[in-house]
Amino acid sequence: MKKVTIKDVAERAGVSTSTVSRVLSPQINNYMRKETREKVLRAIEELDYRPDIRAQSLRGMRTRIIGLVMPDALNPFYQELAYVLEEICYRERYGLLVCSSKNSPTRELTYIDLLERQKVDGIILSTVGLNETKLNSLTKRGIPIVLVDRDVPGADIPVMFTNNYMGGCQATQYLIDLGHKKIACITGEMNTLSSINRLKGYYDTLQKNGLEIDKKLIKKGKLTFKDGYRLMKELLRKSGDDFTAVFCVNDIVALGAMRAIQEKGKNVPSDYSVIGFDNISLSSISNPPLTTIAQPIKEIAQAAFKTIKRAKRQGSLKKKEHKFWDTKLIVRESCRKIG
Amino acid sequence: MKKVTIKDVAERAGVSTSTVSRVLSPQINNYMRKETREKVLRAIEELDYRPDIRAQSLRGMRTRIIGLVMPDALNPFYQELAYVLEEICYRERYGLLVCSSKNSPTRELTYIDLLERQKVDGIILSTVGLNETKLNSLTKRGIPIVLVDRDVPGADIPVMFTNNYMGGCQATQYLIDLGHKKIACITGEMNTLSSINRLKGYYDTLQKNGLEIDKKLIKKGKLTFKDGYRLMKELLRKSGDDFTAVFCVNDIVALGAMRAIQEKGKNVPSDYSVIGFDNISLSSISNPPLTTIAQPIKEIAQAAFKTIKRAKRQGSLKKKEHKFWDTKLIVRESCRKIG
DNA sequence: ATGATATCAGATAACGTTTTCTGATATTGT
DNA sequence: ACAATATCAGAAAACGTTATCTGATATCAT
Repeated sequence: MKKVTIKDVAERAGVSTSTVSRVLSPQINNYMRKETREKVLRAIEELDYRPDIRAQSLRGMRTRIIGLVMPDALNPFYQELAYVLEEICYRERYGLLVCSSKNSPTRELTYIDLLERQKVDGIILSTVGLNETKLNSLTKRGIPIVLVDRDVPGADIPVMFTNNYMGGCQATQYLIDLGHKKIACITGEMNTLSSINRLKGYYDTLQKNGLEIDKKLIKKGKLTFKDGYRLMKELLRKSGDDFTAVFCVNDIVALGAMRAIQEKGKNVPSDYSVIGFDNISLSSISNPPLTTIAQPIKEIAQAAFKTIKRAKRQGSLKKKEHKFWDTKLIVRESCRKIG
Repeated sequence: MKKVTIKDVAERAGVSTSTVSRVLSPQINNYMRKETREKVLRAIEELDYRPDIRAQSLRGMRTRIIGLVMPDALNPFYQELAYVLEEICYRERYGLLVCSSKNSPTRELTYIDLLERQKVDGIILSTVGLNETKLNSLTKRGIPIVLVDRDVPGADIPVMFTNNYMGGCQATQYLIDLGHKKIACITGEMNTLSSINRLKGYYDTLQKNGLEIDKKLIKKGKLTFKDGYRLMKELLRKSGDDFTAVFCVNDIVALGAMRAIQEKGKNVPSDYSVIGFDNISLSSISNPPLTTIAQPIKEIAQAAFKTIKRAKRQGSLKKKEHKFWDTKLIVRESCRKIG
């Protein structure tokens, strides 16, 4: 009924609260009679006592909470990021506070403010609206922040993310190796470095292979199923048989594109090859299963978590810890050899 | 660099910490000279002070965190539950700690333990392994728990969930109204009340309409895309033309079933009508868009949140607060009229 | 002018922990 | 036998807040 505190335990065991506390953190000071320890443990057991993490953290320890701030909780890629992160947190008995900024900078800031006031042990952030100045002033305030997925050049903050350029190259090269000469591309507005770099990989790889870049084959829109569908339809209408493959800058867009192709009565992959990016779980159950570029989500999440823990231990975080992670081609059934 | 506390503000404003605290919670005691308040506000502004929620909550207030414990973070239904809940929390400046038990009772308990120790203001739980005894002993410990989606009869805890029986009836009746006489059903193992009640709705509605129940047309498996696919294949193999419609007990299963039908070279809805349950966002972009039964996720989330807030305010929660919410038929393109 | 009341704001005690300081025993070395 | 050291455990301060208690002024009614 009533909360049981360390005092109750102390009383029951006939010792002071200090002693109980010592039993709870044996790694610090182990000068203790076996007898005493057992008395205390018995009392803890009997009362079913669990230390209050708030109170513990107030006296200088960690809150065992980390915050994840992401642009869009409905985007499968971030859902999977949240999922693997939660798994990591669970293993270490941390809680994960998930916050989606919904692509709103204001909302992002509000959330970061909340996380700060909650004194979370760290924030894993895929930012939509923060520039280097803001970010730097945030880190000064003491809470470790790690950037994932989206880079902010010039910020004095660890960043861990996918080598998007490499992924763009891989996808394009794969299509070229299959014999495709005319390769379209559906990409996002050029407001994130991810999109920019994936597109750059596409450009450079075409050029490296002596293929010309046809601006008409490049469509830009939002990174949604709807826009993938819409833009693919445009491509099909305008440039009809002019291309044989599409590189979609993410999987949902690719799924939308496939739908458009199929609605036209055409087939994937016999008429058009489609390749995506992200390897979201949906892509393995699509029809046909989508060939795509996998991001190393687990590795990124792991690294981010570790960085935060280390920063918390050491009281400060290494500013310049930029980590790139290799992408990986996942071959399924949405691309085929031609020519 | 250093954390700024209420002391710093007090010092800067030339007042005591009590006064600063009073400025922060004006609703409690507003005896204060305008001049003083402004001095304090200025100091707060200048130092960019934000109260530590841990410390606040320690002195008897709320932590402004609520926990969500769900069976499966990869299931779109729970993803959407988490999503709407996060939105509600955001508006009220709460944080949401998301925990997926992964259908493991042990993991569920570990998470609940963590949430308790974090002294969250409440737990919203879709339980996988707790019986009434366990649940009742948990509530005794002081943290408000609200059950959603899955009922545990006999537990002294508020429960808010969907009228699954009604949904099962709606879906079946809709198919019957379209002229279908032989209606198959793909459902889960009978280990959750949701599945049981949806199936019961199916049974009763068939009977009410004078249609016979054919056990061979009822398939049970896991509630996954894969199993929907597998079970539909079985149905198609064994009972070929014996049925014209399928009621799938959730949307992912329905998507799997549609895939199986299409792979057989058959068409949805001309050859087979398919209806799902949940109205996950995926169902609107499937091919064809899936007709389904919508659960009132928003209403459930709202009600759960409110119940927790009220319980926190009043210091205890009304035990017997069972709320059913009506389902709603969402007509899309996966069912057609016959006969 | 005097007492009663309203208005303001500081001192202090909590909240539940950990940690430092300190003192009391027990063990060891000479 | 005595000092030096190792082992144990309590008292008290601290973490950052809020709330209660209290005292000081200012305002009002008589």
